[in-house]
Amino acid sequence: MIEALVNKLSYYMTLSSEEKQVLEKAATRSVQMEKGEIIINENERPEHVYLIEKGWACRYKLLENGDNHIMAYLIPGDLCDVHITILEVMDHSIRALTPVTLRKFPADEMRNIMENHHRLARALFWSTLVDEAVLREWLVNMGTRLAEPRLAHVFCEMLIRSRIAGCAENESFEFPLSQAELGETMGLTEVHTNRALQKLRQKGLVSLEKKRLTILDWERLKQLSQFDPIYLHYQKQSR
Amino acid sequence: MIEALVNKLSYYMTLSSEEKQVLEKAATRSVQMEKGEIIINENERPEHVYLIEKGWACRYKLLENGDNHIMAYLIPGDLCDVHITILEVMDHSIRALTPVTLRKFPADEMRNIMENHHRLARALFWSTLVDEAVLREWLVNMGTRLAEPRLAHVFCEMLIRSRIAGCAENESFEFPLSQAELGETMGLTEVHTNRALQKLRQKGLVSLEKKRLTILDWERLKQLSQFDPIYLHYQKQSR
DNA sequence: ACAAAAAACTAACTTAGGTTGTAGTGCTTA
DNA sequence: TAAGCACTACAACCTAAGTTAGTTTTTTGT
Repeated sequence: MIEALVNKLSYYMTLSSEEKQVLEKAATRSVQMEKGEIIINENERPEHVYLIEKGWACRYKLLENGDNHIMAYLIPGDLCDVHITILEVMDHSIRALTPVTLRKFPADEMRNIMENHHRLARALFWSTLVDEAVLREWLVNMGTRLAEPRLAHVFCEMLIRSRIAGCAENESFEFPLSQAELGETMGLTEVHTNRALQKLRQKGLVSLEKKRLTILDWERLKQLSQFDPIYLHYQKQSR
Repeated sequence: MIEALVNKLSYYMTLSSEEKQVLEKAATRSVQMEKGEIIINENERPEHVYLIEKGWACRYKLLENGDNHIMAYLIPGDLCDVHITILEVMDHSIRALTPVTLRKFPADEMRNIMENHHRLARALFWSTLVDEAVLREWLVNMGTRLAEPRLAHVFCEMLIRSRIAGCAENESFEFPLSQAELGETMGLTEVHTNRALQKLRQKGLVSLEKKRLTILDWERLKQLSQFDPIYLHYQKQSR
């Protein structure tokens, strides 16, 4: 099922059951990938748009000096590169952070949706614009916040996004990253990421154990990180 | 004239003179704006797509605590938000960094181009995907590089982009930012930005005076910053 | 051509974050 | 049931970047 995607898109528009069918039929069967496996590699030209059904993946760039930077998390309901056919090659890679279940939309199916299903096309487009907004917010997060509020901001965002995908229970959700991976996304070392996490724990703002994150004090966490969810654009449109 | 835009798009596809006409006619007359003026404000819903003809502008976010972060530079040939009609409100603002000449494309004209001029639509789409790739690269730049190579990377990128827009003469181009503004884009203070700039000068890599930047040693600058222009996707397509 | 205001530059000192190293705590898998 | 490995935790020390507070230079407006 493409449930997480439908969940997410429903924050933008309500899809008819016919539209859901179109999506369902356009995708291949589920494919499994293992933790650490590369889903799309830099310089490649992908033939499919991938949908994450289960698990987490990430966009990342590996630099010559060995530095590795994570630029985005992909969680259930997220799509990789809806508009792959426009650019010749990928300028970064995507890999599984956990075991992942994927479905693939062949480029032709995608083109068909874009041309013959305007509402769906619009909804998918919306999701890519939100991805871009998230990217901007991450840039601001790195550019303006110290380690502790920076980490807090990541936690706030991922709670909301997990909820939107239907993967959260109240204040609690799967957060399957190692501290090293967290550091790679925030431009911090593993050690300093740990220091920041300890502080958030000491203050009683979050609990993170066995890959499950619980937000213990949403208001204070939000305030500490100056989190403002506007950039996620998930308010149901008023039109 | 929409010259800088046509210049830029020509790196993706050669436009027919008819297609150039379509663009030319779709836009309003040139509008002037002063340095510091806000072109689009957060929370607004813009009615037009703006094209920068002359001068520099930036996307930025102003945080509650007064921090200000620049997330993108817009130079001649760059468009602001081709797909404005999809999202309800802007999650950031755009302002002029210098006196700027703009042209506006009304949303309806844009829609017309998207629906009836597929090649143009594709080319405009390409330009937004490149903008996104630049954003990702900036994230990596902030996350992985120290001040000096980080600044060097900004210089490398802007030389190439200025060339693509037709605004550079060999190794030299207009670079109208104050050091404070440069710092705001790299997540550094004015003071530290100055330190980094001094080093690049001492090493004989760049010269920056009277708002004009000259790259004195491209190879070393490129190497220092590990600049790899792939992400600008400007190689003429092989198809 | 001049004064006023920005912007650029410099230095001294503080702090956030990086580095290295070590120890402990689970998980696997054999 | 132990060996091995990935991850977490934490301490000591080091360095890049922030802060504050100046001075000098360049731009701008009249």
